[in-house]
Amino acid sequence: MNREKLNTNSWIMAAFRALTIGGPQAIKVESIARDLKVSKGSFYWHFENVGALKTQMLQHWKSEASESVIANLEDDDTSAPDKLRLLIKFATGDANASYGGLLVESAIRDWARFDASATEAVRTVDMKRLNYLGDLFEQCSSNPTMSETNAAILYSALIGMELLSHAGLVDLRNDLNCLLDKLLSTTR
Amino acid sequence: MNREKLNTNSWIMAAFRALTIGGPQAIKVESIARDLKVSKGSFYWHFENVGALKTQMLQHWKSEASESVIANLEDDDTSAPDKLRLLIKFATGDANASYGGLLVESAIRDWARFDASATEAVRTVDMKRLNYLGDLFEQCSSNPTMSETNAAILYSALIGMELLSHAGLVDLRNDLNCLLDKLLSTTR
DNA sequence: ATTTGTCAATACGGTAGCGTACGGAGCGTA
DNA sequence: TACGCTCCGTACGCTACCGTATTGACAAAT
Repeated sequence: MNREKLNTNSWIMAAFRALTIGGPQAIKVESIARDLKVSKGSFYWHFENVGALKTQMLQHWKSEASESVIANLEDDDTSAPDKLRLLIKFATGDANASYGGLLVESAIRDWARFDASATEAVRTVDMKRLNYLGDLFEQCSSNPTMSETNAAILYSALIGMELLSHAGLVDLRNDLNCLLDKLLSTTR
Repeated sequence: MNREKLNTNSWIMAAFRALTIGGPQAIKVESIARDLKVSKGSFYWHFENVGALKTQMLQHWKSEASESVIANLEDDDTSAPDKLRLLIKFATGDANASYGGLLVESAIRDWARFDASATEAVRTVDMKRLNYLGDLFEQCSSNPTMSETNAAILYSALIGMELLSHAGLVDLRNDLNCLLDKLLSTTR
């Protein structure tokens, strides 16, 4: 018998699973409890209510998504264009990691469409990434006025392509690299 | 007293309103009935069930979204690059039209994330648009191998920017036009 | 061994939503 | 008038979900 006790994190992980599979409206106590093979009596011991769970999920993702940006900032010995290449490789790579992947990414963006707190979380993460991308483009270019625009273009294309790639309508990695070529060639 | 009787279309319109405001899970019989100041007895006269309503909504949007593409194909006296400019102007313009605007657009894309029939509808529309964009780029370029990629880039950026523009993180029209400049300049 | 704290099961009331059954109003037509 | 058709109101049963209350199992500490 699997008599391992659960903790708060177990519920958060299971909630992310439900989110990626069934969308925001799939974050339901009794549904997740069934998935964990546990009754909801457990849930209300670890959480005040569903809102508390959602809040912790967003905090969790926010710090996670922010750290992954900083992680790429660490290696200072690579050039700015190479960092951009690496970012694309990273963003298009492990699309189904635990909850750092693009699946959770787009699920949370869905969630943010009609939820204020999720909107705030996504906005925070997006701003950090756009600023970081802008910095990288600024290092690549002699025309710094375009760096913000370039960051917006690349990041928007990434988000849009992620949606379209599910239907097989775009070649995520190839098209993104083509775009980066064009962005870098017109700013040097 | 407003004793005008409703028809099927009244319900579909109200359902689109609910969709854009509250998301896919807001398409509920009793909720829409309250909005129409009518009981749900009316609904089950016009529709078999909720699934039938959703099906008709998607059919409705599919033909609508397809026609709007063809509408721009009509004026043959404008050049291909100008058509692309016009498309951007059109796509970034009336963002809150009845149900042809970007609000319904992104709401349905949200819907498609976790609903198979909506996924199919979005995919159909996206394919038509990508093909049309690809044709236009092909007419602009002497390098037709890049036209599909360019179409994917522009369309993806449009979708992504539409999401980011809600948070005020991008300048939708300006950034899109900058992107189009870069795409056209690197292919001529 | 008893107590205490941690985590989970069960049972309950309350609400919201779906779909059905049936009745009724309004209107045109024989 | 009487009838039938169209459209809507009301009441009902059913299910899913939330949150609460209470009890119980188990382990660690005393």
